[in-house]
Amino acid sequence: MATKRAQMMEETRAKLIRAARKAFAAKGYAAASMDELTAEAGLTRGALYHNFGGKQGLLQAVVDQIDREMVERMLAAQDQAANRWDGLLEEGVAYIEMALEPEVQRIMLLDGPAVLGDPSQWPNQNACLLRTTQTLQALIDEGTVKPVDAEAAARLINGAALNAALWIAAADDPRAVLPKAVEAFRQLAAGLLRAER
Amino acid sequence: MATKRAQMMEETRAKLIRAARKAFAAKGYAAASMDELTAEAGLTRGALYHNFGGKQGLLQAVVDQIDREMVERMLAAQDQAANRWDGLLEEGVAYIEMALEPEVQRIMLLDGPAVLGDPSQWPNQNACLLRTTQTLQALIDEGTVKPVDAEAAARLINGAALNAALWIAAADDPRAVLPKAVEAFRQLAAGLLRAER
DNA sequence: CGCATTGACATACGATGCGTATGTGGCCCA
DNA sequence: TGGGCCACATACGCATCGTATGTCAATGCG
Repeated sequence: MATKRAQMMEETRAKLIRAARKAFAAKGYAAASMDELTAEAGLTRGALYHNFGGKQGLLQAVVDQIDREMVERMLAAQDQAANRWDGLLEEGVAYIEMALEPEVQRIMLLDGPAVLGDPSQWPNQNACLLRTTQTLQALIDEGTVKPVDAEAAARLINGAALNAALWIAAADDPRAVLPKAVEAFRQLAAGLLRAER
Repeated sequence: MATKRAQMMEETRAKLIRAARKAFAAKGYAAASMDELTAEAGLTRGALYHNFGGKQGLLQAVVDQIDREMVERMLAAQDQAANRWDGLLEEGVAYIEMALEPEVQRIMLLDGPAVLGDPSQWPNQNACLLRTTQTLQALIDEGTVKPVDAEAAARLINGAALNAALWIAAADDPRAVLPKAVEAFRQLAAGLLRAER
């Protein structure tokens, strides 16, 4: 079994990450105070610097955690699609829907890139994007999709979905624009298909 | 003629904006010191707070200025295209190329949204995006493009181009991936066309 | 089983940087 | 030409981050 100290350590990290997700999502990275954040978790800044090295390190940990959750949900969305192409579309739609959550939007789409730099450079290697790339490559191999560069296409698809989500989230009536965005997304993605269907 | 004081005022604003563009692009918004910034312009923070209200106000002014320049270049790109559809593509390509400049990338794509919020909410009303929407609407009206929501499509297109640019800029060899991104962009955009060409 | 050591976290300190309140010198108009 | 006003400089307080130091409990060894 894991030693008692290691258990406490993990619990501490979890508490900090939990508080950080809430604070970063609510106030944004810059405006979030480390003192308040750690106090909320029943700790002090000492624990923070010991476990994560600093404010950026904590953000990094939060980003990694959310990224893992996003991949999980994208996998689930893809699994319940009839074929691989629909799976790709469902991935995109799932991505759009996830980006509606303030936590994802603020942390992953706004502050994350601004503080940590381009997502593709993140240590976690942007698992989310990697998944889309792999799916696309498979579609190209099986002849469903035109022979374009898989990574390039994946990035464009992701970018399109991302902006769709940002748009929806900022709209007066998100529920109203969501179908419009999804429809436009499907049309756009169809451009990658090899032949008319 | 404009009074002398007004002239000096404009000159001061211009000097501050110039210094801000350099500092924000080089260090990022958060790391840019207002003291250094204003000193670089031969002024102090007093001038800053008088003219722009604060750090955010200065960023806003910088963003507006760059946004105007981007629209100008997109117009130029569109004008030298054979038809309206190619004009749209050229706009996209121009957008991608502009996003390769560190200034645009850092200020407009990373720090801008993070600090000022979603671009579509900016006072300047995101002239850049507005242009694409208008072009798309015209293409829909003339029957070239499928009858999708113009704004939705414009946002997706822009988002795709944006991410393409971010990818290119972060790549080890930007010159090598640029053509791949442009090609994928063209393929993707083709999904909006009404019929096969 | 008890003590020295390690390490997780708290506390204390210094530095930096933003925003605001107050001061001042030069331009405009009577 | 002199007083008011305005653009900008100076001075201050406050918040926050990072680091250096302290402390107490868990661990492992004799």
